[in-house]
Amino acid sequence: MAERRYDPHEIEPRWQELWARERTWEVSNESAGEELAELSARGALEQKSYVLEMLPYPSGEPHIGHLKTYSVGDAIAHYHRRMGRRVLHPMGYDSFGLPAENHAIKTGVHPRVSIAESIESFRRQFHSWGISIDWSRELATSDPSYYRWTQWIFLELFRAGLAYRKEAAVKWCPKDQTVLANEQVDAEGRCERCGCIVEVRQLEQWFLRITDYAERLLGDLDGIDWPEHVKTMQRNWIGRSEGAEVIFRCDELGIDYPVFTTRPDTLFGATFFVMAPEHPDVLRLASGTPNEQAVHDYVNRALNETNEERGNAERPKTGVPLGRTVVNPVNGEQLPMFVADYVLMEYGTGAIMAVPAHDERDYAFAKAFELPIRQVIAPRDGSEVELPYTGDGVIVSSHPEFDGMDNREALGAIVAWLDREGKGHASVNYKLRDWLISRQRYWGCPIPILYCERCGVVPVPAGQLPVELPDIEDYTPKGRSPLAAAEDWVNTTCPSCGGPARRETDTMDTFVDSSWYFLRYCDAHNDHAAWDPAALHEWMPVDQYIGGVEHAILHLMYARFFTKALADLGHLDFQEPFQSLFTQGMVTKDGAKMSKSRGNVVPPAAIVERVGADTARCYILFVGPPDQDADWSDEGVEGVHRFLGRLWRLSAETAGRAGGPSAGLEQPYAAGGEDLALLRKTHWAIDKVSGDLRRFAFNTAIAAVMELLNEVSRLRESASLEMMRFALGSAASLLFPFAPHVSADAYELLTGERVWEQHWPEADEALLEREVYELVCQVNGKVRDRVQASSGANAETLKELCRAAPNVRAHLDGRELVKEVVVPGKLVNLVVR
RNA sequence: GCGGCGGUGGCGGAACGGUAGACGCGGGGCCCUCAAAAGGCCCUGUCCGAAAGGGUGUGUGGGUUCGAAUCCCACCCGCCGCACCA
Repeated sequence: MAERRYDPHEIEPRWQELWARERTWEVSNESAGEELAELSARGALEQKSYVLEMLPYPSGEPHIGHLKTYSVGDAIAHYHRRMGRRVLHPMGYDSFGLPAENHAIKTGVHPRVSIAESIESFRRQFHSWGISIDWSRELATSDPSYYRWTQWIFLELFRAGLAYRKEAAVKWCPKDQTVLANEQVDAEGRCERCGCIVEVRQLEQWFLRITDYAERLLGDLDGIDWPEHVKTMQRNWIGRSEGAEVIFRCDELGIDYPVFTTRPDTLFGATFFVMAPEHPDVLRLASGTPNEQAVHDYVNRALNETNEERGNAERPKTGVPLGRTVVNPVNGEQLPMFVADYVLMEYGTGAIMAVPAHDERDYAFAKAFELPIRQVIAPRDGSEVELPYTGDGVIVSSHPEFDGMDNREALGAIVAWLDREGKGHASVNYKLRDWLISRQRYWGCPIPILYCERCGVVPVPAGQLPVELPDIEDYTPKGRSPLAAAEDWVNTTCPSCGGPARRETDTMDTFVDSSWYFLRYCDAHNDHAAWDPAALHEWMPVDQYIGGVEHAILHLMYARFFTKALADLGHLDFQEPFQSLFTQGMVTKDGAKMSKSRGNVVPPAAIVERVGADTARCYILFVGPPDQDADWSDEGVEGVHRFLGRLWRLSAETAGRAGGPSAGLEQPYAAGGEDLALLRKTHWAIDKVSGDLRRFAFNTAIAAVMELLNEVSRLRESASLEMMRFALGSAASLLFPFAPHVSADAYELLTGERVWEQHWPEADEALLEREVYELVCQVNGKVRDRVQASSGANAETLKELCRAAPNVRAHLDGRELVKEVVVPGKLVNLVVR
């Protein structure tokens, strides 16, 4: 017969059309209905699996990172399906947000229009990659049918007191003209998005009370199967510290100033007191003192500084005395007060007790201002130490009651004393801040709140949702939301008194939209509620979540917070949204991140065009462990393409020789020889790929199928046709999660059946064992020979075999045998002197 | 500074404490062909050797072990978080 060539451009669309036509990857919620009880009674209820990749932000076209994420997720989804589980594998778009809005400002094209185009492009490409998505549940966060429920959730949080409004110093991006969350400002004080230096402004803002959940967000990390480094990042971000709140009183003004400290054991070493420039009392304290003007100037300067300047711990300490004192509650000493920018308003109470002998920053400040330094902790061995000394030891020069005590014990004792005296108490502090969700932007979910002159802040009644985003002419931000210009929309009537009211014109941070989308997929078309609890009960939590590490903190923290808050409000019956998390590495080109400016972008569409989706997907998984960064190589792609071509050609050829497909894939009997060798190799591959899939080692899984194919190729002349068919069919079956089209095609050519309808193959333990194997013979740990040994041989026999091996004898010659180590099935090591 | 991850051929990467370098790329040789493309077969860490074989080899230096890329200690380098958090 004529030789046929592997043609992905013919094969791939053919299967994609079939899957689309038959809606192969759709799953219903039926088992949540009456059937459930019946099925479960019969024990016939299939186990569910919710496999989810982070939803894409639809901007332009998908990039290679998307290809990697969905290749990983699809492999897992397919594997779970073929292990007999009902798999939910949906897709949606995170379609609100700045890129579309900035594009609109530049081109005048409405974000709704440009987003629709991008979504279409993403959808088309996902189809062309053959990702097994349940398209019936597709959603976009900017669709009113979705954000209606984002608003509903906001109102639920509002009712529960978890959404609140307050004036706050906020990070403001002068270029994007919007408020940013703390998390969106980098260490240098630059806007995460545009890179310009962020300013500070005072504005009334909406916050979500995520800090109420700090303890649970921290504690519940222990129960979920996430990469350790992601958990660590979350723990650091929450930043829990145990210590005490201690009250320092300013007698002159009669005001108590609590401070948070992790080291109440050093209280007797406090020699001064420092407040953050943002502290609301700083100006009042200085007023009427000779330092009033100096304090005023210092505060002004500090507030105008960028985080970049202020955040630098290296620079010399600056500050100004306030001209007042506070009382140290443990010894009644008057401590001078200062304002200094090394104290942060956003942590603790915005004021600190300074213990220069035992804190590096306080030490630097004391040195710069020639303040007293009093050592109150000394090393246990009585040795002299250089100050500041931040280690543990014994209490000295403090109080007879505590002197000589271990400082860690004294810590508790001092807190207990403070508590008794009403001057302090044990306390826990977190770095985590409440989540600022207000954005002075157009393209976001409107906050469903009205301001009425008579009734004040009024939530929009649920029946009036969604508060739809009106069309406007000018998206340019001018320090307030562009929505403020839509007068017809802004001015409305108060639902409670009927009087005039104005709408909130800020929109929500897009992280709000993506904090609950995984819930909506479970019941994507529900018009009466955000979801039917039965649907969530059926699918949640997500069994396997997949995405980039860049979301390790924000998105994952927010989604966990939403889940817990909604559970507390009685809407969910689970505490964690993502049971298991996999974070995939970046795809680089020539070792560098792909970017337009570098000109090293490899668009997936171009690769698919050249070699097909199967090759692209397979290569990206083959190039290295998927959790690590991988460098794209055009030559490497060719290697995978050749491999897929070989699989297909050998399958077509074998099917041709057999006169067409036979029904199914029966394992033929192999008496011995090449047939048995090929059968064993096949079972080895089944075993290897199954194990590798469970541990996300897709690179070695694909390598194993390559090995199997190499073996098929080597034995093609000598093995029986039936064994060839079995080996190739198994190879196609094992490769299906990574390269679905060519695998489905090869499988059909060989068997006439649909590979995705077949249960995942199982390795036969008996065939994994070998009758004979190559025994490695070592002398003093060095390999000197290899001999054939039978699997049943006992230790004595193995030792004898080893001693008899020709090259071993040469190395044994005339030397004393001290020890013999036998590792059955592997090696014998003879130790000689 | 703190926390995490990593360092293996020319390259990407494999290796439950047990044959280091699977698989792929690149390179070399050969077959098929009038020629090419496509495909197929063989070799490929390094040094000595015609070969058999031997030495050497997983960032550096020690240690544990019959045996270490793997475990322990110290150090060097790289990447990623966090960072004046009291």
